[in-house]
Amino acid sequence: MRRRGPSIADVARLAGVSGQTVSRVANDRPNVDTTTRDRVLAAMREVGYRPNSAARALRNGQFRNIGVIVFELSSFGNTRTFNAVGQAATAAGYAINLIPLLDADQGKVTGAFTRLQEQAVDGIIILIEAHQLDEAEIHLPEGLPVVVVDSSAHYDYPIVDTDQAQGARIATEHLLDLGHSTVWHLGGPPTSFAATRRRRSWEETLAARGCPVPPLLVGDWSAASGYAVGRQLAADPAVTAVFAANDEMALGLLRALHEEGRSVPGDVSVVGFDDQESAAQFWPPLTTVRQFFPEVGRRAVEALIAELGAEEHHHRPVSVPTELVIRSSTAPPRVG
Amino acid sequence: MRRRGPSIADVARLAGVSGQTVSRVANDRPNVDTTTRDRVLAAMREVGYRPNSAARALRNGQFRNIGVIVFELSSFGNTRTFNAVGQAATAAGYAINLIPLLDADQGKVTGAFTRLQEQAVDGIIILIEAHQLDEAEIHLPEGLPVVVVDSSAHYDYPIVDTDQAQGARIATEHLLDLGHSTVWHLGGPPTSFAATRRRRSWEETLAARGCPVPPLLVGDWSAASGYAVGRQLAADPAVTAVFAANDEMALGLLRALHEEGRSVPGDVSVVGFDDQESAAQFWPPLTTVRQFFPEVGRRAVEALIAELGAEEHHHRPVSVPTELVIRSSTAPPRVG
DNA sequence: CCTAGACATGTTGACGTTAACAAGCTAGCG
DNA sequence: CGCTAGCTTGTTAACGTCAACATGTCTAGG
Repeated sequence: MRRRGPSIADVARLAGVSGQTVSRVANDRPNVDTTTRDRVLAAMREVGYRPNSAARALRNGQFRNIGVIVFELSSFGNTRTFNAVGQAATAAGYAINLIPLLDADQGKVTGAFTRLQEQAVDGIIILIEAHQLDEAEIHLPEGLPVVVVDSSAHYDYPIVDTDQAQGARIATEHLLDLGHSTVWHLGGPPTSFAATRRRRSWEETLAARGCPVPPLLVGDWSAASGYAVGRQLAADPAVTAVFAANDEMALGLLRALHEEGRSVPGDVSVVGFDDQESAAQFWPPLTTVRQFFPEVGRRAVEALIAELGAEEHHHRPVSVPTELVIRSSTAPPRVG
Repeated sequence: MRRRGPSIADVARLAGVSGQTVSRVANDRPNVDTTTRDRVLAAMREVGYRPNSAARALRNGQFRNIGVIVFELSSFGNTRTFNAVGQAATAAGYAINLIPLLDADQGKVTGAFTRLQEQAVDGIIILIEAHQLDEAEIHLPEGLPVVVVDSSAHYDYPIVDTDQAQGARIATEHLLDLGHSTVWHLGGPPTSFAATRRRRSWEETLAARGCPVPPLLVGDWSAASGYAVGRQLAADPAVTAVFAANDEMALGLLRALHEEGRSVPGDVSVVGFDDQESAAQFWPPLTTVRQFFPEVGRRAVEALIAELGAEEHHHRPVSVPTELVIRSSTAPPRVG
């Protein structure tokens, strides 16, 4: 069994001062004599004092703790955002509490649910598609500040997200500008708002340019699904330009095209979305839409802390723009 | 400012019972009359009661909280392990506290340090190369149970890790068994114990088979570094088999070989390490060593909880074996 | 020499929860 | 009818910290 660690009282006894003085030293307050401070510091070191954050949280009514709800950390975007949130929170003096939603077979709800039912966090950042919360039958406690990192506009929480629409637009326009007569789209799962946003923006961009809108192709974000769809696409010589909704699917697509002997970008141009580190090392190096995850994470934490501090808010959605990174997987269509 | 939520006292007042009875209901204790229980439950619902975990932690001297120290979540392995630890901890009723080590320019030490200086976690799982803790000048508080997920044997904490040596051995042997006269190695950074383990095992395996040991090639885990090294390798016709210390570097290596017109696996066979999801979609699909991250995470949490419970331990390192996944990037060498 | 004010230090109580103990009630049994 | 056993419910105190207030000490200025 764990024994309790030394408390303020132990330090106070050793240093021959009151607990309050120890508290003042621990919190770096002024109004403590230098000699006393040194004595207390020495005593702290001797007994190995560490403030008990539970007592602090109880006293202050704040946990300095942000809960992050996430389905799983497998996907690139989630991971990057989570990491960024962690960095930003730490820099702001908050700790991160991971609230993973377990798989159905492990009792989907329980984990996050029990955790949320307790007061242990000051606020929550939701990194999953918000509507999945409903499916999982998770009710967020009222009065707990929440920020959603997802472009769903259906929730009246503050929202921070990459500008999906702008990203899909510049990807599509890049291909059209190269001279392709239209652009095919390998979309993400329809349950994802990000995927839906990208798809809709792709459609709108084509429509605005007066280009025909080819049938939508659907994957599930995985490279394997990109490959599966790619096998079909590769057989169709009419396809000269594809915009994949993420880099992973683009990777599978590239493989399928290689297998079918279709050259990239000679026969087919491919654009991805994310700009994951390795996209520059795909074969050929992938032209893609770069997301600025650290910025998204930073803004999300910022928004939550703002929410924590004040009484009333008119929260305006924060949209972080993307940037097109042109590499070697796109080129003008072969003539004729 | 955040107002404090309703407490046991509020519920008790509304239900017309004592606080203790509310506590009993909240903790699902027996010895509460059904009628009373229902009344309390109703009152809880009405006021929106959520137990205050800080008060609980203070009372019980336990946080049900595991701190995870991690450098950054960018690398595939770290992420997967972190995710697995999160799932396992949640299943065991523990929450995860992320303790990111910030970059040098943000004040490397501070974040994790202050967090660790507070009692807020019952134990710690270290996901970084343990020796980096020294570099960051982080001192783990004494008496705090620690589990290290890293094969460094230099620390007397319980250790859980993938069996790096076995993984590197089966990778090397696979290539030799195909008939290659020797195997080149694209290693990870020398600061990494995992990289060192893999390298040493590669050397030993070659030596055991009486094969010459080619000069070591060094990358930094990134696909870009794999590409850089690959450019040199590709120029050397003597190279017919390469074992890369992770899949990312293998990806860069593949690109370099494609660029030089060396066919894979015709001219050069390549094996990776990790089996990240997309490895099956590389071009060509990558033969690689699969790590079982969920298992590693599960065992790490298990080890930590054991550590938490008992007084004294003789901790034996836990080694999780790997598995070779044969795909299309390896073949016998061209004859002649 | 006296007093106001600045500063150092101490005392008290409350944050919300629950273990330990105490008290009250009912049922069963000789 | 009296006594005990078993159950429900209540009271008290303590976990560690720190704001608020109280007290004590020293210095400067009239």
